[in-house]
Amino acid sequence: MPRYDAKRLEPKWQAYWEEHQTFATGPFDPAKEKMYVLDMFPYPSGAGLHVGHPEGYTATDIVCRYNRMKGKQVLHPMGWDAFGLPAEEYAIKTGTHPAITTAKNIETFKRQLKSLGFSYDWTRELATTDPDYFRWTQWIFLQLFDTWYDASCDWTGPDGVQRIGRGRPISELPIPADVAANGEAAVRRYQDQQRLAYQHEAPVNWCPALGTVLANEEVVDGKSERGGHPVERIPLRQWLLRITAYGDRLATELENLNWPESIKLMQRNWIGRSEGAEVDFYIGSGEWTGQVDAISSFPYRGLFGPNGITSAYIIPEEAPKVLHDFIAWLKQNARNGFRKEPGPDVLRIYTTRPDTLFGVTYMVLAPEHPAVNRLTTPEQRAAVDEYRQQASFKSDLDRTELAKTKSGVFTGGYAINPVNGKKIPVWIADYVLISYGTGAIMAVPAHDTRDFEFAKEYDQQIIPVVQPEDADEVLAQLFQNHFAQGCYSAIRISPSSADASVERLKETLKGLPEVDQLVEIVAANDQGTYLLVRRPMEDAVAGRITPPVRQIGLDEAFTFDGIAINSGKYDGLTTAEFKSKITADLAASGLGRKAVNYRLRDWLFSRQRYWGEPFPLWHELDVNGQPTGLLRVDAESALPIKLPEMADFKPTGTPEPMLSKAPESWLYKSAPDGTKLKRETNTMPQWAGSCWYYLRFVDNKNAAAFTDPQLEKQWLPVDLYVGGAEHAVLHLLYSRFWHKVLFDRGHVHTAEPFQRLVNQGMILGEVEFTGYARGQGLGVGGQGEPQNAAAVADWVSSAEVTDDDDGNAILKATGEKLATVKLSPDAVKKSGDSFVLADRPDIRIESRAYKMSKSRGNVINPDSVVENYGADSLRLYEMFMGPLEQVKPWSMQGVEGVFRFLSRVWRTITDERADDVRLNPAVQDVTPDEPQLRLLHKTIKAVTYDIESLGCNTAISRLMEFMNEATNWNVRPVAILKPFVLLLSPLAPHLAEELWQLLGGKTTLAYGPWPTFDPKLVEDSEIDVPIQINGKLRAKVSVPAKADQAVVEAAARADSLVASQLEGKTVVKVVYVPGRMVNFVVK
RNA sequence: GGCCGAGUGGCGAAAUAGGCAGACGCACAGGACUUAAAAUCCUGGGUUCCGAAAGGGGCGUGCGGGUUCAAGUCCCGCCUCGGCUACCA
Repeated sequence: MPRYDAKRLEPKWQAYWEEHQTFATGPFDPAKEKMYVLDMFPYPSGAGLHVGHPEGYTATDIVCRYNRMKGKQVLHPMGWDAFGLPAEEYAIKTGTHPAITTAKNIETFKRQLKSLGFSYDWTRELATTDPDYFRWTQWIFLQLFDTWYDASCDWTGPDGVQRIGRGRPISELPIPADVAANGEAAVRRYQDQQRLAYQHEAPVNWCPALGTVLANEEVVDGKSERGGHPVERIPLRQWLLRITAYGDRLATELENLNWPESIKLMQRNWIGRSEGAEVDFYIGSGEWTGQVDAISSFPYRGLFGPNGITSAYIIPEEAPKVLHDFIAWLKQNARNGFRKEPGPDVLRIYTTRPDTLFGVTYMVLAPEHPAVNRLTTPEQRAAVDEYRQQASFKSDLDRTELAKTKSGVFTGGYAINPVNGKKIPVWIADYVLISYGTGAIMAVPAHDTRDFEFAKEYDQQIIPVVQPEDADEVLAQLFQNHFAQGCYSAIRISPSSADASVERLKETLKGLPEVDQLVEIVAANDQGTYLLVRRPMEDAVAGRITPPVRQIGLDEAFTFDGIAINSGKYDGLTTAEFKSKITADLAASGLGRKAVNYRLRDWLFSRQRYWGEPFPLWHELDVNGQPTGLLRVDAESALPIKLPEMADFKPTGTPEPMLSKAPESWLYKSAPDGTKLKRETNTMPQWAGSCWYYLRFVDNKNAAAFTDPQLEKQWLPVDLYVGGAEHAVLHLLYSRFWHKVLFDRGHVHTAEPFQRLVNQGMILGEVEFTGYARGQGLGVGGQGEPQNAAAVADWVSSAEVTDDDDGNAILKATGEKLATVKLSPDAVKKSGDSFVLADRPDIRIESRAYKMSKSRGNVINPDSVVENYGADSLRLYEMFMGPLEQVKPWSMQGVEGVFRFLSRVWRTITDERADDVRLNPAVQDVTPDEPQLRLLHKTIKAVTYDIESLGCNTAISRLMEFMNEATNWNVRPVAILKPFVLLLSPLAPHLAEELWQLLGGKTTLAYGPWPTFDPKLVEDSEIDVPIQINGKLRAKVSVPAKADQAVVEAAARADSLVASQLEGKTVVKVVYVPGRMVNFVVK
């Protein structure tokens, strides 16, 4: 009695496919359409495959099988991202070489993947740890090392797209004459600074527990992404990749990719391109800081006055020396333009809001900023030093935790605002980061949230310079009423401000230079409190009070665009106009320029671990064995540079790389010219190998090149790439970066590697139910109720009950245990947004699915699913759960459901009562009748559409609907069942192959052909048309499919119910959508 | 705090271009087969009201408005949940 036996079928067909090399990609055939379908290759962890892996893998497998049957040539490879920390951690614990652990894990993964029947071309398998593979990873690194980014290069790539900016060979880098004059070593040093792979001493994320430095992307909340160990910031010489050079192209070239918009957006945010301006604030030469206190204010007014940069408003004999210097500086800038590098006499800031320059009330430097020393006055020295000391010890975690209150210290020094000559105090604070922009900011508390918080904390002045465009009519009216009496401004304070804040604002206003004397409350309504302010007459004369109204929020900064106020001749401009105007003015006077900044940092590319690719680099040593800072590269022929054998895998415990413990023979050599060389001892991060693996799959055996150029042209780009969204900004950005470098250097022909990207959603554990017994009379001590957790347990028999910290009884049961504790749906009742026990409304039941995790014990092992139900059931279930992109909880009962469906398919086609596997007697070679044909063709149409759009869940329900019908047929025509089996085959390939064979198939069905449908058979001849009256469904009438409005309307009116509803009413209008519905609009 | 996404039966979900809400599956209930169980097959169901029943009416896609002959779908305003991000000037 052969029942559906997946355990028999599946190994049989897996062996068949392997033996016949069914899925090996043949030689490329230019006549056929190609399709490159890629899964994100897994890291082969010791835990083995997780049910999350087969989700994406099944989806791509279905796409591949479908397209093979459609006659396309499909490339569908699999490999292993095998370098990485866990294998090394294991080596530290047990002494087992990471290579051994890795090989073992790969074996497990491969066995598991094969047991699921994926149609990978295993001849293309690769692991990033193979010397044949990482040889080319090292080779690509050398390409990066050999490349500089020419930002002004205007060129057209092989894809026909014109671009500005290109990676070019370092040999083409122009050497400035003064560098060349200093000899060969100077030239080499200059080149080294320009390469895409370069060394840099910088504060890095050092993780003592892991014994390594981590990339920004690998640090989450001040802890390591892997393991959650604390991370400190220490300065260290590191290798960096200049990904920022490609920031623009990485952002703009996302445009034409068929990727989820959310991922594109995440990448754009990560790159974080912002446009703004750099502006120089004058801080003077040496004696400046000493003299500053003597200057209370400058008689200098307005740089951009009617005469341009002049001293028109300055009375030189009244000005101290520093003012003369400042004026000289202004004139010099006007002559020479904006300097490339800021000199020691200026503080260069970056801002996206140059329109708020008139609202600057203080400046902030990052604690590490080089100008801090110069600006610090003797009185402030101790405080500044202490603050800097603290900041340097702070890990990112500390900085995050302290983010709630801003901290900072006054340096004692001042700068001069170039637009209005105001004296601006300079502070240091760790909310300003040395690594972004220029490491210095101008603070505009009125219009920046962070500056606002800081200003509140340290009592800095707040000057509003932007007001909302839609100024209240109330305020406009107020101004109208009072303007005649003098020069007034009205100010609105948001209603949530406390009285104390209003008082404080009044005080602040009185302190402002542009407020004359009068400050009073003139009105208050639910929009806020209105203050009327009288301003100096000269402001009015100068036409400076153009807009009648302005708003100050004492509670918050106004960060939006609006209309300029308090900004001299710029008053009245919109934010956008202001920005472009002042940027141009600054540029013209040499005080600033347009600038672009990126949130993206250069990619920290070195790790101090063992299990990674060694760098193909050497450091030159001098006669004393000390590094000279000059580098040599390995010849291509010397690659791969393999890892040395090590006596032990213990980290050095210092930031010194593991490989510094390597044998001398590996570490040192002499160059042919006699120079002593020491190997670079860092290794590459795990991302390196995954950056280009899709290129190697195309030609994984090539010993002469990373991939054959011809094959690369034929197969790339990847047409469909499926993987988890967790790689949205790491792997996917790094990979695109490398690809673009290879593109610029002429090694690949497309600018982007992955044309279409789909993210699979996470699979959560089974839904868990938790009951909370609480409220009156329950919990501990209630009257006539369970007195404690044990009593509740007794009451709901066999539920697992614990007490939580608050003394509430918590009862827990998993989905399956639910029935045993009698929490059937009848026992549970909806109450508001949650559920309660039906007869005990005081016991709340909550259901929730959690991430699968070892600690929660809700991990589903795919092996056990295959063991109990078979691979086809696992595949089918994972696809049937819901849309691929969605997060969804696992359900073992759901697996059972699809297993039942497959069993039903088996029973419908085979004879379960026979002793051997044979066709069901109902399956006969007869001519199908019309309803059967119609059902088949509708199913073909629907399933084809669904698979094309990756909607496997609905494809499966179509097949189920088909089966529900087909099982009822007494005679089941072979001509109907064969196409059905083909439709099923991408989803459940093992069962389909077996049935195909039974139905007379001679070879595998893997190459189809995919069934096509007859449009005539898809359309019904007779259809039910819903009849609505005033948009409400009242009846359905059956009419011929092609019936015109008159016929359908007549049929509708003939319906007794419709007729009775229309009785005595006027039909105003009849809406008829052919074949879909009729709507009578009546009065 | 910022950005993105999602809210539809007891549950996973479907509804392809604004046109029959709840396909398909799970769970549940009733029945058939069986000594019994498992397996299998059949039947049922959003909710509520009227009715003995057949049948019929009302209400229903997070909440409140709007557009439309017609809204799960489009627009405006909220609420809740999830993801990403977090001093990026």
